[in-house]
Amino acid sequence: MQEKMVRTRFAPSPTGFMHVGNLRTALYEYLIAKSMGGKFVLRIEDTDQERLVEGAVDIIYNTLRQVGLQHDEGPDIGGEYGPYVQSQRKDIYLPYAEQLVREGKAYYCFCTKERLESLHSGNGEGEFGGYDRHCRNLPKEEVERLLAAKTPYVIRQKMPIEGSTTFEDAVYGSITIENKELEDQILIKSDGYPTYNFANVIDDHLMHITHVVRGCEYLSSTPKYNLLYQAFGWEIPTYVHLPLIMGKNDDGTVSKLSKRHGSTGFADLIREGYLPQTIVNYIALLGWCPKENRELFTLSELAEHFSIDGISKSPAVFDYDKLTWFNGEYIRAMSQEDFIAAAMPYFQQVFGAAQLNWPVLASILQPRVTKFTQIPEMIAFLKELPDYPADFFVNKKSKTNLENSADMLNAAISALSELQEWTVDSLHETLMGLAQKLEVKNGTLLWPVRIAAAGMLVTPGGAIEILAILGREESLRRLSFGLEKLKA
RNA sequence: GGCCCGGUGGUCAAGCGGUUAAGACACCGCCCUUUCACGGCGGUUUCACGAGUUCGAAUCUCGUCCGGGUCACCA
Repeated sequence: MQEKMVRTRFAPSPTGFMHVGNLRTALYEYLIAKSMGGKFVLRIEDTDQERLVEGAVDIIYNTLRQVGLQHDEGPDIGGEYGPYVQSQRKDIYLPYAEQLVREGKAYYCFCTKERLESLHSGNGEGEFGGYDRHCRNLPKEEVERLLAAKTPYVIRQKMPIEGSTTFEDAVYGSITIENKELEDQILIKSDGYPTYNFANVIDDHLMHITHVVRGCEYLSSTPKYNLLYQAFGWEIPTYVHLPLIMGKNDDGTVSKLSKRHGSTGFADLIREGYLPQTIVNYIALLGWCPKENRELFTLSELAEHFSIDGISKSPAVFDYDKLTWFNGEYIRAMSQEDFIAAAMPYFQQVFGAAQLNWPVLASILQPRVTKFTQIPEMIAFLKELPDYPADFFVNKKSKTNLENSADMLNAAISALSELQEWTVDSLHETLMGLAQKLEVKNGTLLWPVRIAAAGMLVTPGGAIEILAILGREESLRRLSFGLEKLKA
C-alpha cells in the first residue's frame, strides 16, 4: 500500500502585498504537506501582465522566510517540475487549450469586449449575465477565415448545457451545482496568456499537486475546475477549501477582512510590533482547532498536530485583542538577551546612543509589553521627568499624604546618599531596611519615592527598579526635586 | 437577484443522540503587591427561530430568518 506523496502549493500573485488571508492559506498548505510528510511548492502566478508590481516577488520570499514556511520547490530553488513562474511557462498552456479545441471541448471566440459588455448591461440586475455562447457553434470555415485574418480571439471551454456537476471537498463535503449555472469560461486570453483558472489546473496537474488548498471564495468556481480535469482525463485532486477570515465593521457587521478593518498585511502587523511567530500561531487557530485543548504552538508543533478534519466551515473574525495576547505570551517567553536585542531599536528611539542598565529595564518591561511599539511611550519618563502635581504623592492605600511624603523623601535621600553600590539589590536592602526602621509599611515609603522618581502615577516597575535604572545622580536629583515640590 | 456555503457567549472555539454545554481572548471582582502589569482564584455572558424524527436533539430532517461568498479577457 503505497500512498502517493502529498504535494501542496502556494500560488500567490505578486501584488506587492501579503494579506493575512493569503498567509494563512500558505500556512495551511505548508502544514497539510508537512503533517503528512509531503512537499510544499511555491509557484508565482503572474499571468496578469497589467498588474505586475516591481519587487513584489521579493516580498513573497521575505514573508515566507520570516514566518519559516520553507518551500521545497520554487522559482528560487528549482525543482523537478519547473519553471515555477507562470510567465515563464507561457508556451505550455496554449497547446493544452488547442487540444481541447480539437477534441470539441473548447472553441475559439472572436467576440469583442464591446459586445461582451453590451451583454452584461443588456439585461437587468439579477439575471444571469453570462456569455451568450455566440461563437460556440461557429461554422468551421468561418473560424478558419477569422483565424487567417488574424482576428483577435480567446479560447473558451464548452460547459455542458444540461445536468449537474458534483465534487467532494475535504472540509465542506459533497457539493453539487447545476451545469446551467456555469459559463463557458475563457481558457486563453487574447494576449495569449492563460486565465488564472486554466493555468491553475494545468500547473497543478503538471506539478503533481495532490491537495488544492485555497480560500472558500473559490468554492463556486470549483465545478469548472473539475470539468477541466475531466476534459483532460486527469485525476482530480483533493480540494480543501478554507473558511474566510472576516473583519468587524464599525456598524457591527462583518465582511471579508480588508484594509478598512485595520492592518491586514503581514508587513503592517510586523510594523505594529507583532512577532512573526505570534502571527503564525494566531492565524493557524483562525479556522482550525487542534484535537487537544491547547493554543500555543510553534510552527513545527503545528506541523506535528495539524489535520484537515480540524478545519472549520464557518468564517472567523480576526480579533486584534487575541493577537495582542498571543504576542505578549511570546514576548514573555523570550530569553532576556533576545528581548533586549528585539527592544533595542525602541530603546534607542528614546535614549539614542546612551547606555543604560538594559537587564533591569528589560526585567520591568518584559512582563508588561504586549507590542514592542509600546516601549518608547512606556520609558519616556526615564529620559525626562514629566511635570506632575504634588497631589500625586497622596495615596490612601499606601497611607501617604503631603506631610509624611516629605518625611519619607527626606529619609530616603539621606539613606541613599550613603549608599556605596547602586544596584537593585542594594537599593532594595536599603529602602526595605529604612521602612522597617521608620516603622512604616513599605508602601508608605516607596509610594512617594516612586512618584518622585517617575513623576507618574502608573509606571512599569517599582521605585527600586526605576532608581536603579536612573542611576545615583539623577535619582537623587529627582527625589530632591520632589521634596521641593512638597515644601512649596 | 440566481447559485453556493455557513449560523454554539462580544471574539476564537470544543462538542458528532444522553455533558452541570470544555477551554482561550475580552470584561468584572478578589488575592498577591510600592502603582501598573505578570501570576493565582472566582464571576457575568451562548446552542438564531419554528416544526418534525426520537424515550431523549446544540448534535439528525425540513422550513424560516440572518450572515457571508460568487456570478470578469483579475487572481
